[in-house]
Amino acid sequence: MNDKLELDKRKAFILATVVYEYINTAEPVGSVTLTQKYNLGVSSATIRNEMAELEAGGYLVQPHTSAGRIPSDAGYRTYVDRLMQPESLTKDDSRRIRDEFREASRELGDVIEQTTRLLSGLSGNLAIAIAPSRDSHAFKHVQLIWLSPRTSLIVIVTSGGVAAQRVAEWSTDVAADDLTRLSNALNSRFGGRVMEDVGAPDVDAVCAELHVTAQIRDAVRASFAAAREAGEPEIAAAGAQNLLDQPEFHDLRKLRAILRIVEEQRTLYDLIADELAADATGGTDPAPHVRIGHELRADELSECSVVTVPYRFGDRGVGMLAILGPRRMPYGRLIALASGTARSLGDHLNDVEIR
Amino acid sequence: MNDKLELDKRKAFILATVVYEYINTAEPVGSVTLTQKYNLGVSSATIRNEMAELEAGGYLVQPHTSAGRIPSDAGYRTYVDRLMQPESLTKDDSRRIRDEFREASRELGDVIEQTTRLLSGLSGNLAIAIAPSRDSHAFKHVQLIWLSPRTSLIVIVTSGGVAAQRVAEWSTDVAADDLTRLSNALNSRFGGRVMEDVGAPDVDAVCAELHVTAQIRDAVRASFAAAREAGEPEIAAAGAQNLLDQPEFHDLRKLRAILRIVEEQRTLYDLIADELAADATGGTDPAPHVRIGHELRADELSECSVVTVPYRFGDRGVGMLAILGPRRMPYGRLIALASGTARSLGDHLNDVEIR
DNA sequence: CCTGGCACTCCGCGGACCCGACTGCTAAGC
DNA sequence: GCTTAGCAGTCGGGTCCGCGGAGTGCCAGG
Repeated sequence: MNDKLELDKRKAFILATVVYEYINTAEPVGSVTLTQKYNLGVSSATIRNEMAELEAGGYLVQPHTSAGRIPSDAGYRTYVDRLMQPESLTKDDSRRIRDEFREASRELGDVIEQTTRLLSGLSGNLAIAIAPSRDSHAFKHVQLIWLSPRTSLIVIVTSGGVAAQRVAEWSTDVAADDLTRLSNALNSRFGGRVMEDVGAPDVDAVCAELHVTAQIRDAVRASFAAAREAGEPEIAAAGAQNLLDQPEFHDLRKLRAILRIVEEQRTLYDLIADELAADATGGTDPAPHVRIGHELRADELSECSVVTVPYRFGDRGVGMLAILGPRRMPYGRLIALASGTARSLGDHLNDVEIR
Repeated sequence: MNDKLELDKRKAFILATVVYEYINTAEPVGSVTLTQKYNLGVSSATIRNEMAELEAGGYLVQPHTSAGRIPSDAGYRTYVDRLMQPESLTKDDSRRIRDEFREASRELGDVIEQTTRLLSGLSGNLAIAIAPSRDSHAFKHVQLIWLSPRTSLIVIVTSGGVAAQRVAEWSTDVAADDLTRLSNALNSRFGGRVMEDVGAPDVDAVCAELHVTAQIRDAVRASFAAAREAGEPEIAAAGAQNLLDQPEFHDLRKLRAILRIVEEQRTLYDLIADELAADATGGTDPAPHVRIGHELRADELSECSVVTVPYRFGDRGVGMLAILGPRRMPYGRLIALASGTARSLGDHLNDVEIR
């Protein structure tokens, strides 16, 4: 593979057209097709020569001798990075997105799920969403509630909503007043902090001052840990059945691999998490990102591409939206869809955020 | 179809054997196979005659002339109802179930989800679980928590855990004391009731006594409504990729139909809900129930069967576990698995229930 | 009532075949 | 030197055919 092949204008156009045709038809595209459907001003023989060079350069491959060409990973990559013209949302799509979020739930898990359904419906592919990870939320309130002499409810509220709630059982009777006092102390101490800054030592300090039992201290500590830790990152996926329409998934083994990935949330999360980390740390504007075929570093997904977009929650972009589909996906449209949905999702979450 | 055909002993044995063979091999079974694999004491010609009569009686069908027989819906039905010998859990299975629940979550949604994963893994089919509907829970506690002068958190706890929590915003300042007084009044009034018996009028009465604002009254009323209503019944499904192993789902159209059903929770719920109603009202012991092929009243599922088992939560059996797979499923094993899992699930939920 | 035998049916599979869609190459033209 | 027409070659996919195997239904005889 000659990776220093410069693309002159005509080669670029041919490559772009091959990708475009293949995305639309799912058939390898040949030189004659190109001359017939596009006005190139040269004969098919010339195109053949050009295509042969593009293949030598690693941009195109032949599924077998005497077939047309299809794009390689590198071909798609150049298409996405340099040849494709960016699209914007159609009126219709943006209206549907707007309508959907207008009556969206206020509960994070539900919103995430609803968003994947929307995005899979619009994109005709598999949509995935990761909820903003909890640990960047601001502490709002903690309350120990007396239920019975030996049971209490511990609730922790953050800017993202109720982050932890658990029923605790005590081996000795506890007075409601003591619980209230502890709640007040914790609240005045932690008010205004972000959750990362509320650690076990802080909890211990407050508990020591008020001389609460070790049992209560441990329960409170555990509740804060639960509220703090990302725990199971909320993740949702929808639209697997869309993939059945794509000819590349008529092969049962590939299909099974995909389904397994979708059901194993862990794998699904890993697939997108690195992007998340990259975007969370980098100070750059959250932008759509495309990974193609082997760039995904998973054999089962070597014929897939993923479009990811972080979405902003407050002024920290920590959630992630993704579309998974065949490499042969309409990148322009999907990028626009994912970006638009991410923006609306972020706006919606900010609207329902606890102030 | 002669539906009054009585099955003599030999016909019964032949039918049972055909079903059994077909379940194991997925191949139409012929007369010679039967005589070879099972010691029948008669020749294949006799079997042929018997099978012809079983076909006339509607128990067997031929996929095409000159092929072996496969069971019809009625054939499976008689097998399940009268011919099959009930199985019990293997040591291995019950151990795995026990282990799974030992470290199961305490959160209802998570438990449900984990259970479907377990059951789909054990059964090699698609597993579905519906959480006990909320409205049979007992009221435990309500608390209005002061967050800021104009925002409060309302939490309602039932025997099933935190049933509703919402952040409310007020247009005028609210004192923490007022919230506490209201909480106390509501708690003393509603203590001991089941959630169905806590209606909007009850809330209104308490609010009127304490002269709280209409805004607060409405918010509390809405919270109770949210806690009371089944809302979106919690439902989970897992193991769709297991179905790919079954030859009957190699047909893409059937596969798509199934996947659509799994992703549309509404359909999935309807599929099982009638069983739930039947079992909740009837005072009989919760028992596994099998529906076969067209009994499911859904064309897409005409080649599927579903095993459903209600599970007890407290002394009301209102949740539901289900296994969906091809009609050609090992009924005995799956019934045992579903029952065993349902029992463990019920026990687990009772253990973590708030007392 | 059972059984061995026989003719028949139908599916699935492999092989042969052809057609169509490409390509690569070459030689000639601008 | 780039472009082009023409041509030979290659390969995949569809179709047709023929065959073997599995299984049935029926009949005649025990």
